[in-house]
Amino acid sequence: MKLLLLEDDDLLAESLAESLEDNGYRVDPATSLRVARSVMRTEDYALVILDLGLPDGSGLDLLSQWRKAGLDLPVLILTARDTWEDKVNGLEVGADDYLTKPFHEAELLARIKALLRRRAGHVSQELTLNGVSLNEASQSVSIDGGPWHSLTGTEFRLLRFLMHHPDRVHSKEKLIDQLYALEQDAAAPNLVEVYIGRLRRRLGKSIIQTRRGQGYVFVTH
Amino acid sequence: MKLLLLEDDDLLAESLAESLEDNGYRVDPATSLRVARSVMRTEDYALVILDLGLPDGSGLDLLSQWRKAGLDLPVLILTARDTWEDKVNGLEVGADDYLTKPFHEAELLARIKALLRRRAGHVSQELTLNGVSLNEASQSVSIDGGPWHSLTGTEFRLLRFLMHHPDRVHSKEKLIDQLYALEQDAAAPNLVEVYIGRLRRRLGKSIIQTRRGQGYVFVTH
DNA sequence: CGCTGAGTTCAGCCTGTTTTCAGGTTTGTG
DNA sequence: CACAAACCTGAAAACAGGCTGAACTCAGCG
Repeated sequence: MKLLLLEDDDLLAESLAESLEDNGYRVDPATSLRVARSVMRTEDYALVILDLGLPDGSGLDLLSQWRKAGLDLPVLILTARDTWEDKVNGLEVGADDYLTKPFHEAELLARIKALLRRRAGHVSQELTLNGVSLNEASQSVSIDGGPWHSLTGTEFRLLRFLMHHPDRVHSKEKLIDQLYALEQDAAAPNLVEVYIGRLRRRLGKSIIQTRRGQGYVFVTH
Repeated sequence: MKLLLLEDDDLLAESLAESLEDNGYRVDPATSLRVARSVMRTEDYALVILDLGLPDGSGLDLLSQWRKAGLDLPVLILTARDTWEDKVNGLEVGADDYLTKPFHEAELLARIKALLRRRAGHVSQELTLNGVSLNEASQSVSIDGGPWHSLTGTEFRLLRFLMHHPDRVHSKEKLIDQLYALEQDAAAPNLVEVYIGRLRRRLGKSIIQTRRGQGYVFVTH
């Protein structure tokens, strides 16, 4: 179980890391948004502990970007500011829990445990809709119980998003946003057309419909 | 569904307008109180997004004038100042919601949706009237529980407007206005006839009635 | 270093939507 | 009833947007 600890106060970070590791978690420490962003791209964490007051920007922005990108791992916010506004903001942006400094390590541990437990109950590895089965772990699809076909990363993310929000029209811009939220320069909308085309080659033409001028829908009815 | 966006930062206004239009709203931008006042006299908006820091005065004054005049359409205030005082002031003067910059577009969209829903008294994304169900997310209709039929952008916007204001006669000019916001070259009134015709083909003849010389009504009884 | 596969861009073709238009039909009025 | 105004409608032009094959980059790998 790997956690990402985003905290720029070295002293606090070290002490927290130690106590977390004592409790059986592996901890990667990061001290800036920049590092956090880059490390999140390659590593696979079970939970993020996020300090709001970071040298290069607000942790809230980072969190909101992650949420937009469809990243749904638990985030626990840690902050010195305990005003009502911050709290509400953090939770609205998509934090799962909120702890204000100073706090007791035991409390932090308890909350982390609770978050991980809650999450475990929710995880489903396979999503089937309209005969299309999507497997998270292997990043592959199967049509009507047929053989599994593995997808490339982008194909998979696009299909996963569409399947998690079926029967809704999603504009190309929104989809690009979902696929690339964490990157700086936005990709061309045409990319979506290309990937939709590839998915259709796999799933058959009719499952993802085009709404000309509006976007795309994964239809179930 | 037409919104008035009162924001003098061109860059922000443009980006907001784009994302709002992506979400199916028509947006009229205005950059000063003067323009807003004049445009409000003639146009019919479902909601106003109001920036407080405008070149020719405070948006709060405008809002308070509107409220005094009995205007009760939803107003969402957008502002850089996030002091508690401003917030209270805005809400006391009669704003329905308050968002401080910087904010995330998704949050703005969510709040707009909530305000419009609250106003219309709708709880869900689906509006059913007289056997006609209109689904926002999939931009489609179903008649008497039958199969869903997707609409083109213009068909959808027209039907949505009629269904949100049923049992009222809407002139062709007004409908054109709703469909095309303030775009310079107004479309011919005949366009409305064409689209009404297409909708009738889908919904059946009798649901949208013609009031010769006056306009069209979506009738519920 | 070449091979491979993923990601991306692009141009040209293709298709659906919007808009216009002309001719037919309905409706209200004197 | 005759007439004009208003409306309806099918067809087609104009337009915008989507699709697709091909080419290019780039990273990882033998």
